[in-house]
Amino acid sequence: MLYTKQLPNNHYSLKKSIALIDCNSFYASCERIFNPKLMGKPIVVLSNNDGCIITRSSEAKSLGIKMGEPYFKAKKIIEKNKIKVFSSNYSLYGDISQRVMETLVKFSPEVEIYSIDEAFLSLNGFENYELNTYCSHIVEKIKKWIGIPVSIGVGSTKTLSKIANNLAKKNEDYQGVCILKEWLDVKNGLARTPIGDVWGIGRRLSMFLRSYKINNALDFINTDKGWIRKNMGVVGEKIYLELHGISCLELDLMPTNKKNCCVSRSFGKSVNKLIDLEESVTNYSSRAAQKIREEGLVAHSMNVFILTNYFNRREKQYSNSIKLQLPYPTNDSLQIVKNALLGLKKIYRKGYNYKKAGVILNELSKSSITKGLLDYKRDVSESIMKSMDLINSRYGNSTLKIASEGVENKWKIKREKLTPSYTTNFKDIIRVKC
DNA sequence: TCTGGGGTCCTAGGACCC
DNA sequence: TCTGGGGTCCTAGGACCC
Repeated sequence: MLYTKQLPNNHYSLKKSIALIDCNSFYASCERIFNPKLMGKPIVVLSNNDGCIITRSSEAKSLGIKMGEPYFKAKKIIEKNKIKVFSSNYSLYGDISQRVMETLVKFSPEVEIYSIDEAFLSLNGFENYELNTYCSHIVEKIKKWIGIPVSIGVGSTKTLSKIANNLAKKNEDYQGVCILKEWLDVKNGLARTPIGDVWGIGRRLSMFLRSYKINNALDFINTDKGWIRKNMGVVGEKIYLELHGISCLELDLMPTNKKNCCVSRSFGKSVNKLIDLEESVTNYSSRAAQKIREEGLVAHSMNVFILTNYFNRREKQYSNSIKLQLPYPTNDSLQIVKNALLGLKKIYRKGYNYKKAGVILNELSKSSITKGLLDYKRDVSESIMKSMDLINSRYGNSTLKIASEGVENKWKIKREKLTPSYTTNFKDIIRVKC
């Protein structure tokens, strides 16, 4: 047994209060808002191509549906238990997410939007007994105003608030709010948290730690810090300190610019012709260009990649990617598509069935307006892109697209169980009503 | 038959320089 | 002929997250 010197409890700083608000089974809850009959019923939401299960309502969880399981493998249990199945509808979820985040700002000026369904809030200045009341109030209001159930965990560091949130979710006694601020509560909470549930400790690290009999978060903080540093690097050390109440991860209130932007998809069915790959790569790269334009960024370089279906052992496999330096930093769809297609031609090999392709825009930076004499062309491209974005936002995406995207699109993803985008797409609503 | 997508951070190792 | 070692930068790949 390796071991172990415990840090003195008194350096556990209980002063700060960080709350983690996490929407319960977010995608499933979004589907329920517009179909109240689904309340209390088991639901799952599928990934692109209706491939894997990426959200389960609590009812579906208790029926034994696993996270990330391929849909076709779970089909039997799903049919047997009449579980409702939905294709993912990101425009709906994105819109609901925005409403939740806008609401959270009313409760604290310091909000870090961490993901589509999670946010950290700074709740400093509250006495411990007030925290519970205030958090319950937030839970109630989000449910009432938006229709989304949330859980809240509070701790003095981000990692502890994650632990608290997990406990709030798993144990109904908490009624959605768990505060871990007293050292005794923290210790209890850590003892009840399996090591693999600690934020930052994934499959590999938890296997490694369990092999040393470090089975829960309390075992972890009672382990020698030097050993953790040696075996888990700075990442492990940060987790260790955070669990001791020493903050290493500050609230990120000013979101920094993205460093890269990736658009990639698996195809509905595999394709082997260059022309089909060209269509999909055109589509993905113009979407990526559009995404960075929305954020006022330009890319300096990009990657294109293609791969065959590695699950299919009987077919020969091939994958490759290529890095392309763009002639100048740009977010112009035409430029980016042109380079992507050049790259694709170089890595394409005949005779394979391709399952997925993608592009990554790299070295993103703010598009600065430094114009010289040679920039006339860039001005023109900028105004074309502006018009294109305007038309597409007004009349729906892909109203205007680049010719090499094609129209037939054999590779298009499968979404057979899609609900309408109630909040964002007017055309869909009309279609439903008719 | 059917197995997601978009990110971040860290590290090891290679290339290169002096 | 003998054939060093430290620093920096870059990249690919691993691990993790939601």
